Amino acid sequence: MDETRRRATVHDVAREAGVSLATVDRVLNGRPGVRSETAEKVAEAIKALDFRRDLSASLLARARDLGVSFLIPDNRNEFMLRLIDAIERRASQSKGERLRIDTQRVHAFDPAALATALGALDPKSCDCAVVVATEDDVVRRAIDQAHRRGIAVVTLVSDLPGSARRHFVGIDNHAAGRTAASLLGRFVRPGPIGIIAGSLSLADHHQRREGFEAVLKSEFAGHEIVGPFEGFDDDARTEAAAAELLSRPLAGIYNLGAGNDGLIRALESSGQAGKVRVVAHELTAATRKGLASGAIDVVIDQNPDGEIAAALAIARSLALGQDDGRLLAPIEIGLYLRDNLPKG
Amino acid sequence: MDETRRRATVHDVAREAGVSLATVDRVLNGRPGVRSETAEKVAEAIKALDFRRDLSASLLARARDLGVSFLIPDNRNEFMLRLIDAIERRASQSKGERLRIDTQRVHAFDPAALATALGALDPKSCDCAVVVATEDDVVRRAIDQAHRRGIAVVTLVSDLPGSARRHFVGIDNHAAGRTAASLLGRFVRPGPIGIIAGSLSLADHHQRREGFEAVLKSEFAGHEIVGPFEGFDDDARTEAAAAELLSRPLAGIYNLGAGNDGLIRALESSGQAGKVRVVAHELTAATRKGLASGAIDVVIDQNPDGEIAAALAIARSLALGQDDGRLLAPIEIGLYLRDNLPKG
DNA sequence: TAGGTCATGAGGCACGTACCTCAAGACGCG
DNA sequence: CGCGTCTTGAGGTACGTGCCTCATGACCTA
Repeated sequence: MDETRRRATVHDVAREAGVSLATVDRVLNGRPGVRSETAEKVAEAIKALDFRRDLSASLLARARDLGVSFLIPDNRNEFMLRLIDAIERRASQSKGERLRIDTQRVHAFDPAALATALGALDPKSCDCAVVVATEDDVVRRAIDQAHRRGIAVVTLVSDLPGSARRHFVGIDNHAAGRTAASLLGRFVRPGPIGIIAGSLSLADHHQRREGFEAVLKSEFAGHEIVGPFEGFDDDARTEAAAAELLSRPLAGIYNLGAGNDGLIRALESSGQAGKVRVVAHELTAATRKGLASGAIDVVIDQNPDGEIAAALAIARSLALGQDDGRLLAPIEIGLYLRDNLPKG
Repeated sequence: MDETRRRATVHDVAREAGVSLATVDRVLNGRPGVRSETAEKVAEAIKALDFRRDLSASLLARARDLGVSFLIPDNRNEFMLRLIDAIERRASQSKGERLRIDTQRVHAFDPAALATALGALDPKSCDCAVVVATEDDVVRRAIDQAHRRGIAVVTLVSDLPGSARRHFVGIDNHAAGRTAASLLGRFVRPGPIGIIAGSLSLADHHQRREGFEAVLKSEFAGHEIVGPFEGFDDDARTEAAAAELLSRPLAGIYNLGAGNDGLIRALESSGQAGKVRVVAHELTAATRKGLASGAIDVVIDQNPDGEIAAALAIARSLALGQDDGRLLAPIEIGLYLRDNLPKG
């Protein structure tokens, strides 16, 4: 109740540590020219006073805004477009928050291109890079080097463990697959269920499939899995895969990749729309249409807006040297039926 | 690309409007002593330059932090406890963000108590009040008066249209009910489905029931609705209601209120746990237990953390005189199965 | 005309941090 | 000894806004 004690400032820290303001500043901002012994004293004073740098003052004082660069794959994936949208919404919203957001499209599935883009970032203007990582050692090394140059790196959507990335922002794809199985298992009576993936060499798709098969086998025995077929996140090829599946009796379909326009076409032209239970991924124009018509029953979504917001919050923390990622709520898996669609 | 033009400041506005800094300040902060004609000039300059007050500087300059008071009902409802938790988490997290969060418990279902609490808020230390509103004209008037005294009011969880509340933060309860029906309709073959409500006189419970019945009747004909029974958000009474329902053949249950511990007990003692499909509300210890054991299939959640975050974001906007609620993402309805439970 | 109120301008201090310069002292080394 | 390098201190300005005081007119009214 009696919150009379004001928050500690750098002045208090200097006094407590018995050093000058300049030295505290050097420690706080990682500038050179401080003996480790002295730095230790400052660190102790900071802990003793529970000092936390004032965000408002800090952002005000730094001449330039906080620079965050997003490196997003340039394929025409519906989901990537939603990510870009989310970034732009936040960018326009954050004019007053001393954030300078910068988006670059990088050639998709091209580790060398991503590494080059990372290397081209200038630490003078970029405090934090948010990247959709590709599994490759070239990328891993580029992240490590960016980190050494003073650019904090955060992975988005797909992670890259073993690199110097400071955080990962994204959903648990294994859980997403389990959830799909849990729903389809309850929706349909025992029978064949088809799986369509984008590409089985993508880490997230692989994880979804694993989770799906694990739950279906352990909890809904009697359901037979057909596939997975690969649709390569492409409408035409997904349509072909779905048509192939639908040529035989089928109780349900789980499309864990993109290409949902094709899936819906296959469902409609086979006359099975609304009869076969369907779970798909990502809220897009295509899946919204499918939900509305009844062709798709449930959409599993990873909430790009939430991911971007989380990435920016982390970027801010990292730039100010307070790595408090644990405080951040994890990205939750969104489930949408026709009845709880957000207006977006 | 060439973002060379820096953001406009109050100085720029003053120059553009041909007035002094002091006058711009008077307009911006609603201080008296400005002819409406002059205020108009300033407003035009603000629009012409797309000026937005710098949040960091603004928070820094005001001696006191932004004061937000939460007025939360004091009943032992699981959900209210989660709300309190969420507020406290945010409060400790926001030490560095110039926020002073203050929570008061108000006697539940007591309009007079809520009105008194609103009247007792001091505009000197409280910029924004966030209240779980009770439907009553006494409350409506108290909100209007708080607004006149310079305290912005935001309603949380349950709204109060017709009052001077600036925003409502919460989910669409009608959609929540529709979603429950959409799930249960797919889960079970046509048969009797029981409804348990907290109290039918609560606006949100009423809306959930309406949405549920509408969808079940229009899309899943053949399902018969039994009830609603009232459980008064109480474990014992909910258990009794559920036991009564389970004494006859039943395909599913929708509990749109609290008291889920009682519901689970009734399911278990009747031997129907895992056989009857169950949809309940709010992620709590009770519903998590039910999900884990299989007694509950799906939990519909309104995400208290998200609601608190949204309320605070709105409070900040309102306090700075920029009512940009449209930029805010709506509170989404969360759906949880055993398989996509957040760690929380 | 004197006294009053009102609208506006001018200027300054404060908030807490970032970042800069200059100087002083410590220490090592040839 | 004199030189260079490293560490530290002292002090300043700047960021953009909030809030305060004081002065200067303009205008109204008795």
